Amino acid sequence: MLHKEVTIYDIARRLGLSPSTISRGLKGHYTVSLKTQQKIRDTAEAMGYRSNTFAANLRRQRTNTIGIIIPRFNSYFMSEVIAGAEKVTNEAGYNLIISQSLEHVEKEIRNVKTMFNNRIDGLLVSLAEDTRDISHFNLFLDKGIPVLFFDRVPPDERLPAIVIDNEKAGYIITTHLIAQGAQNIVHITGNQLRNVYADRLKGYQKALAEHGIEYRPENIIINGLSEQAGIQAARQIINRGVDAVFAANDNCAVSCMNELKKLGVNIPRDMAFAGFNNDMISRNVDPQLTTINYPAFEMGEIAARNLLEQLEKKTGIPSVHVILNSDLIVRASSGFGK
Amino acid sequence: MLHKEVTIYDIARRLGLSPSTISRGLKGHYTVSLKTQQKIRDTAEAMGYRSNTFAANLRRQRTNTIGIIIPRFNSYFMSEVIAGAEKVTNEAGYNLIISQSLEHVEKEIRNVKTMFNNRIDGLLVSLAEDTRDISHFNLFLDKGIPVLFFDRVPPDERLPAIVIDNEKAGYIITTHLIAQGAQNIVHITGNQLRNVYADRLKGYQKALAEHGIEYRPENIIINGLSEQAGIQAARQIINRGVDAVFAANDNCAVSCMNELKKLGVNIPRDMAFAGFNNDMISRNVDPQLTTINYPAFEMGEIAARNLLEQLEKKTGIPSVHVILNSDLIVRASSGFGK
DNA sequence: TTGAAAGCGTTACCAT
DNA sequence: ATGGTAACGCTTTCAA
Repeated sequence: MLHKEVTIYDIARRLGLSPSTISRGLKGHYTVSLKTQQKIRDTAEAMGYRSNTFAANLRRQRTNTIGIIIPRFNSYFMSEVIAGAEKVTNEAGYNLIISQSLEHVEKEIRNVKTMFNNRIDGLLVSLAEDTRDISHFNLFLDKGIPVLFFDRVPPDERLPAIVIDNEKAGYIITTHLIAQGAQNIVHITGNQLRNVYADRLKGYQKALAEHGIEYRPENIIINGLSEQAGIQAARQIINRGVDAVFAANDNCAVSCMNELKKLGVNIPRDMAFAGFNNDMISRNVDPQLTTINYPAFEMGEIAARNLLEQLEKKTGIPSVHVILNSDLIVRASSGFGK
Repeated sequence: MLHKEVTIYDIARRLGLSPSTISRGLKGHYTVSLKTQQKIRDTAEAMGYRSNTFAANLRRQRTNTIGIIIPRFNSYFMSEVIAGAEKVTNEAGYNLIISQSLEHVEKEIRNVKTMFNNRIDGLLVSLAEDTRDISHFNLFLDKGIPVLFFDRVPPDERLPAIVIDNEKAGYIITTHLIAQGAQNIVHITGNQLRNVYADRLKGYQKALAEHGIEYRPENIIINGLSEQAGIQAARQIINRGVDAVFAANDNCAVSCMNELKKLGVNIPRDMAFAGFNNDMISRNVDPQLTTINYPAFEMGEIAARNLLEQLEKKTGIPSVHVILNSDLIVRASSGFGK
């Protein structure tokens, strides 16, 4: 049943040309006359030819493929990051292979190895929640293959990265809560290994300090930022005189807020709320959630573009450190208009 | 800077063995003594060897890779489907390559072609919203490469597919609304090319018929089921004596419901609401949304497992048609407890 | 403008 | 238990 694959040799024989000419003709090399090129393409089409990527990659010693590893395929944010990266890579004639770590470093390591064996030309990464040691990326770095981090990046500032200013965003959102009258603000955040969470906490602390509000360690709740975690956090928060909550993502903020409402807390009168990400859910809860918006598609585009630049330059490891803008979006949950 | 790659020839030379033995030793072939195997693996490791997938694929004429094409990486549902498929494929020693069509058939076609050129051994697909003609999959089918559809599948029932019973789910949810007292139910749905939407509509119609309620075409709103579309739908629904809305996904249900609330409609007193998918958002709106839950991880597992079975059997095109269960989850939006 | 031929790194058949 | 060797299908240098 399975037909034998058509190769450039078959086309060559049919046309009375050499395989080299076919190879060149197929990719429009200038030494092949346009008429011959057309003839070659037509017969290739007619014979059902498809180029063999493996043979080509084997011979050329590169794959024209870049990889991207993200924590999870579960948000509009990630879908947009990938769409942005795909747009850029495709336009440049590269393929993109994609995988999710599901927030576990073990899976991240396996993904890295697979991509390494697939000999991708470059790698984009947003780290899993629990990744501490990042030596698995040395596989690439040791060979001079560029690795570019985005959003969740390693602590080492010298590594190439595309981020937003999380400290600033945390500072702005906390300052906003203080301006609304909050004095006892709980911050719910994630694993402090991740810059996105550690920096937002720093911003929170800075805002408190600037307004002469005492920093209380018991006001920091570190959890997995999941829907469940938000519900649990609500139970820790209630009846403690807390007047505002800033959670490091919208999902957790929303589930926590709803649980508190269920327990009789009035938002924002008794307690103001803020999240992070501007997910769809933030606009559709009651009251609507104050949050930080950040540019996903653009982040993907910029990350991919930077990586490709390094690839073209062949100048080894990139050294970019791009900081994108983010904006505070004020909504009813933080007492807007109260 | 770039070190030359280590090949099995280098290992062979170092060990005074032949390349064939190295090749066999590396994959634990039984004809190689365990002692030699260990020696081979150790030296490979020490020399920084990595196997060359391209050479292997070229030689073996298969890739041990399967592809998956989905509409978008933006829901927990999809993240779980992929995780399920990955679990199964990885355990079987296959790689999974993943891409999103972003709901456009043009992108879907490009994805199919890329996967075809990457010579995947099998393909899993959930169709884009606007895919009408599915002849782009003939690329695979003509070569006897199995293609298995899941969730959003083509109309032709003979094609292998993994689905839930959407008609039944639509019927159950509509019946539930009727039982709550609804008589004038609007159904918001998506492109009728997609079984998931067409079948839910059929279920809706069947439920009306069984309860002697007249089917009114003007009660069917077909749109993109997006957040925006939900908001627009709200404006069409209001002041028309509508007493219930069943939307074919939670996102659209939620944004529509919220817009109606904003326009002064009381949910569920004036109008009952139901969605579809059991997304996180459905549990976190006010009132909580009645919806249909369906098994994502399991769907990915089953789809992948079926595809792999076909691959092993080499019996050409699979002919499965699996129907998974789904459940109605009743919440306050449909008047529970009123 | 075209052709010949070497080689990319494996695997698998056939020997030994 | 191990070795020799011919493919796999393409690209690219050199030659014509």
